[in-house]
Order: sequence, then C-alpha cells, then structure tokens
Amino acid sequence: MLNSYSSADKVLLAVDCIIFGFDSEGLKILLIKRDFEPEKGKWSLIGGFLKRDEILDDAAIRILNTYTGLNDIYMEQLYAYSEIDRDPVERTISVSYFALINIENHNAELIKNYHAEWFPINDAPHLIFDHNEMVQNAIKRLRYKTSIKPIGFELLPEKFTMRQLLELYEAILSKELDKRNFISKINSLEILNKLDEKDMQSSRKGSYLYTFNKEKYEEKLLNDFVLNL
Amino acid sequence: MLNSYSSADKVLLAVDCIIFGFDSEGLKILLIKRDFEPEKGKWSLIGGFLKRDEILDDAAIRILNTYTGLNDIYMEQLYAYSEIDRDPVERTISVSYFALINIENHNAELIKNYHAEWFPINDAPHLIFDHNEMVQNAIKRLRYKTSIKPIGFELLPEKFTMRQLLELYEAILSKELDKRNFISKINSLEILNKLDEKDMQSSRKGSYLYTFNKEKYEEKLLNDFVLNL
DNA sequence: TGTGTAAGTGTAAAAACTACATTAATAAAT
DNA sequence: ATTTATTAATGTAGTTTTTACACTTACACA
Repeated sequence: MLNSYSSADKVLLAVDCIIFGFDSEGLKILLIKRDFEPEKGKWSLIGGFLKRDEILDDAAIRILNTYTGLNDIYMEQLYAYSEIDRDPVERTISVSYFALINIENHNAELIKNYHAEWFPINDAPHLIFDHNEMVQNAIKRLRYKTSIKPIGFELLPEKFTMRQLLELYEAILSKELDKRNFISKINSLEILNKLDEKDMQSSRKGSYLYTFNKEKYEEKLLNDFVLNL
Repeated sequence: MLNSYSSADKVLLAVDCIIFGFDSEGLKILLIKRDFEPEKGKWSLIGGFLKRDEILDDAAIRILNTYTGLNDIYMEQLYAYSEIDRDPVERTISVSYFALINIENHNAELIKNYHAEWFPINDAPHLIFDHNEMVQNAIKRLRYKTSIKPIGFELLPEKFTMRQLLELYEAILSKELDKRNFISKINSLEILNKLDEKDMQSSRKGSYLYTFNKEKYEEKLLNDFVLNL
C-alpha cells in the first residue's frame, strides 16, 4: 500500500473569510489591518492557513473565532483562488468562505484587539491580494442564497421588525423594494413568528417584533423556495 | 521581505472533473477505471494533481485534455473537498470541476485508451473516495446553472432539434416538460437561429435544426436570465 | 388636545404560467 | 397513386402570480 503520492507538488492552502454584518447603516464586511509582512498595515480579509489535520470548514470556523470570538456562525464555502502570484510571498491557494453575523452580538473587545473594523460594502477600502474580487463574488453568492434560503435572518438580531428585514433585503439586493409586496411575500413563506411585543425606537406607534421560526422553516422548506423580490 | 510562511503546513491539491455528456440515451458522466493503487480497477472521476506553477483552471483543462484529447471545453470550478481521510494514501484536498461536452465530438480513441466510459447519471457505479458526493453536487449545480445561463447548449451538437433540446432539459431537471410551453419559453429568450435545414432521422416530416446564437446571447444577456421550466 | 411620524393594510390591472388537442408533412407500404 | 403511420408544429383560454399604488391607525411628545 502506498503512503504518498511522492511526485506531486504540495502547496499552502489558506482560508479567507468574507464576514457580512448588518446594522441600521446597512450591509457591512469585517476587515482587519494586516499585522505582518508583506502588506503590513493594509486592509485585508480575515484569513489563515489550513492545518495539516483540519478540514476547510473547521479552519474557517477557527479563523473566524480567533479574530472575533464568535461561535456557531453561519458559514459557507465559496471558491478556491489559485492565481500563481496572488500572494507574493509564496504560492498559496486560498479558499474563500462567507460568514453571516449580526453585528450586535459580536464581541467588540476581540474585534478591537485585532484591529478589525466594519466597512459598508459600498465603501470598503482597497484590499490586499485578490480580496476585493473575493468580496464581490461573495456578494453575488449572498444575493443568490438569500433568494432560496432564509439565511438573511442570520444577519439580524433575534427579534427584528419588518422594516429591518426589508432594509436588509434592500441592502443585499441593492434595490428598493415595495413595502407591502415585500411583507406579503415574506408572510407567504410562513416562517416568522409575530410577537406581541413592539419595538418603540423607530416610531411613536411602535412596530411589531418578529422572530424567525426555525421549526416551521425546517418543516416546510426542506427544499429550496424561490423568493422573487 | 519574507519568502515563505514557514510555519504553515502544505498539502496536496487535486482536481477532479465531473464530465457531463448528452446523447440520445440521456445525460451521462465520463468515468475511468483507476489504473494505480489504491482502489486500482475501481471507477473514478477523471482527476490529477495541481502542479506547482499552475492555476486550478489550467489543471482542470490539462487533466481533461490528457484523458479525452478535448480542448475548448466549458468548465467551471465547483467545490473544495477536504475531509481528512478522503484519500487514504495521503492528505489531499480536491477541487471539483464540472465540464460539459457533446459526446459526438469527443475523441473516442483516447477515451478508449484510458479505459474511460460513459455512464448514465442515474445508473453510474459506486465511485472511489467521495466522488459520488462530488457528482451529486455537480448535478445540482448543473441544474442551477442551466436555469440562468444557456450552458445547456454546450452539451449538444452544433445543430440540434427542439426535441433534443427538450430532452436535454428534461434529463438535467429530471422531470417531464410540456413541449409547447418549453418551445415558447426557449423562443422568448431569442438566442436560437432556426435553420432552413431539417433533421430527417427522427421522423418522416423532419424537424427543423437550430443553432445557438452566441452573438444574440451576449448582446441580450450580459445579465443572467431566469428560465422557469 | 393636537400634531407629527412611521406602521399597517387591500385591491385592481397586468403579466406569466399552465394545461391541453388538432393539423401538417412526409416516407414507406400497399 | 393512395393509404398509412409517425413525429413536428402550432395557439388559446383559464388560472395564478406579480405589480403598482394611497389611506388610515396608533401613539409619544409638544
């Protein structure tokens, strides 16, 4: 029995995370000031190298946790980037992941310690290597994914208003949506619980709070849905 | 300036190709009998290792060409598989690609030389490692992709009949489609040229041949379309 | 008590989708 | 020459889905 494919080349495998967040200002990504050479001090995605005995999903989880302290975060593998000189130090293939977190829940301390910062997706700085391309592709995937799975809820606090949900979808799709049509389409999915509680921040009347109902979702939607907004 | 990330582990990176073909019998994938250990003699996807100075897309092209002689084939990267023991010989991460070819054009000689064989997608053998999983995911991606880009045409000969196109989409979606509705939806995309020529194989009346019009496509459809079949 | 602000709600018109059956063209058989 | 068998080609009415659009409600605060 063989124990190596001796003639084949080995390479470094990195994982880079496109971490999306959402707050009242809109859709954002989390970036860090790189603290080692090359490109030290430049803005970068959060990333790291795959370890020998680690699968990619776990590497992505570990890296996200290291830089944010967060656990149990929705993550999804996106794409492997392999241009020869994408990293000038050494041949490195990088697999991108996207993560969805609600900004309110993140550990502000850890983010501060690592010089991480949230940037609006339409006003992000130039990033090192091919990270801007990774971000653009991640946004495309996020658009697609929200149209067939209710992953948008990962970006919201546990209780949210219809207006927040609407603004989230507007930010993701970067287009205006009709309020009434949006609400009736969302309601037709039957995956929200309307609470008796109201959020009084945004208006005198107050707006009802909702939670996302995972049970109803899983019961009803083992298959993808199509959400035409 | 650094010239290595010395502490990081290196791994083998493989590329495995899910090669779809289509003929009168339906949708098929191309498999080979693996000619080296382990699992020698078992059915496998066509694959190989990434070389040090090669990007993944080029590795996929090279590997496809090596086993089929084909060039200029539609290929698309799918997903990176990284389970620790997915390959029992040595830690190997594999990036899957799917390729679409029309069976009539392939080089039968080369395929024969490499013990490659076409299998109906619903009647394929058990494959080594995680290759069956790769195939299932590739089918999902093919379904999605054909609904937003006219890549189905890559699987057909240059001139084809409406019936062939219908049967192709039925095979990809694995459901029956209404002929009249299908034709009017396809026509509404305005990306086909109807030729004066007829195919006389299939009936006494003969059926018109069509070609795919790339110019019209590129002119009209820089953006994705939605093809609800 | 009044005022300002965002929340909440329904409908009619348009568009898209679905289901469905007859006629046309031709080669082969007689 | 006529009949037969076979697949190709074609249109519409009913239904569903999507779109566009504006007024009333609730309440805090002045």
